[in-house]
Amino acid sequence: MDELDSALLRLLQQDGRRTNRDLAQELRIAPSTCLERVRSLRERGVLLGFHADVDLPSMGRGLQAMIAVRVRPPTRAVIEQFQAFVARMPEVISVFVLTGTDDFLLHVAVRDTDHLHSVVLDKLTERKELADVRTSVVYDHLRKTVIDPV
Amino acid sequence: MDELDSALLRLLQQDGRRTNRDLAQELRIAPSTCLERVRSLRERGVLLGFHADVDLPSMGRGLQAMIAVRVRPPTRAVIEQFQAFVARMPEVISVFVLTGTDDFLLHVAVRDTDHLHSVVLDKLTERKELADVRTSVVYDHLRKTVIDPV
DNA sequence: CACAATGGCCGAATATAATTCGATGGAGCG
DNA sequence: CGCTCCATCGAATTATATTCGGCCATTGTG
Repeated sequence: MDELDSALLRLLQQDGRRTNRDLAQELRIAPSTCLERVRSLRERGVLLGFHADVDLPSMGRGLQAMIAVRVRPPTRAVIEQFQAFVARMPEVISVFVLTGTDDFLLHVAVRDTDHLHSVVLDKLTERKELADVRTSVVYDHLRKTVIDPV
Repeated sequence: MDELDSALLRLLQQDGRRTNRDLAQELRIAPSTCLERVRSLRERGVLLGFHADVDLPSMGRGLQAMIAVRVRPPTRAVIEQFQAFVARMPEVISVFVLTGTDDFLLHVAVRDTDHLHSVVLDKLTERKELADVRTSVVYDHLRKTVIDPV
C-alpha cells in the first residue's frame, strides 16, 4: 500500500472505467506495471469490484428515504431474519445494521410519496418483529471517494 | 428503456467492468448494438458512471458509523454551509440531507473508536451551528443493485 | 565488501476488445 | 402496397489488455 496504490484507488473510485493505459500515463508508469498493481489490489481484497451508478429518477425512483427501524426482540435470529427480508425488497437499495436505538437503517428509492407510504405501511409494519419505524425523506445524497491516509 | 436497457443496467451494476463483448454475448446481441445501447444510456443520463469499490478495513478504516446531526437554525444558509463542511471531512464517505428530526446523516469510516470519538468531539461539536448529534456504530452495510420495475 | 537472490518494473509482442460505418431489414405510416 | 426511419448487424479498423523475458535496484548473505 504505497502512494501508487493509493493513487490508483483514488482514480478508480472516481472513474472505474478509465483504461489501463490512461491510468498508467497519468501515474507515469508502464501499462504492464499498472495492470500488475491493479491485479494485486484485487487479489489482496483491497479493490472489491466495479459498479455502474444509475440515475434513480430515470429508473422511476425519484424519491429516496431513510427508514430507521427497531425490531423486537433484538436477538440474532430476529435481526438476521429481518435483514434477509429487507434485502429482498426491491425498494431497498442499501441496508445499515446498527448499534444504538435503532437496529436498522434502510435506504429506499421509490416512485413517489404514495409508494413510500405503501412500503412502510404494507410491507414493513406487516412484520410482527417490527417495534418502531421512523421515516425521513432524503433531499440530497452526496457520495465521496475514500482517500487513503497513507 | 426496454428490457434490454434494464438488463444492461442490472449487469453493469453487478460488474461495471464486464467487457462489451461479454455483455453482448449474454444478451444475445451484437457487440456494436450493445455498445450503442450503453452509449445511449450514458447520453440520456441513466447511466451516471462507474466506480471502484474499495475495502474499508484495508484502507485502515475498519470502523463505520452513522452520525445523525441537527443544526440550528435550520436555514438554507446554515444547512449548505454545514454540508460543505462535512463534505470536506476525509472520514465522511457519504452525506444524506434529510427532512424530519435530523437534518443530516453522515456515513463515516474511521480507524477505530478513538478516531470516531475524535471526529465527533473535535470536528463536529466544534461547529457552532451544530445542535444535536447521535452516533450509531455500523455492524454491517449491505448494498444492492437497483432493479428497473419495467 | 562482493555477490547472489529477490521483486518490481519495463517494453515489445501478442491476444483481445472497443469502435466505426455502410448495409440490411423490420416497423410504422402515408 | 411502397416508402421512410432507425435499430441492429458484421466486417474492418483502431485501440487496449495481457503476457513474458529481461533489466535494474534493493536487500540479504557469506
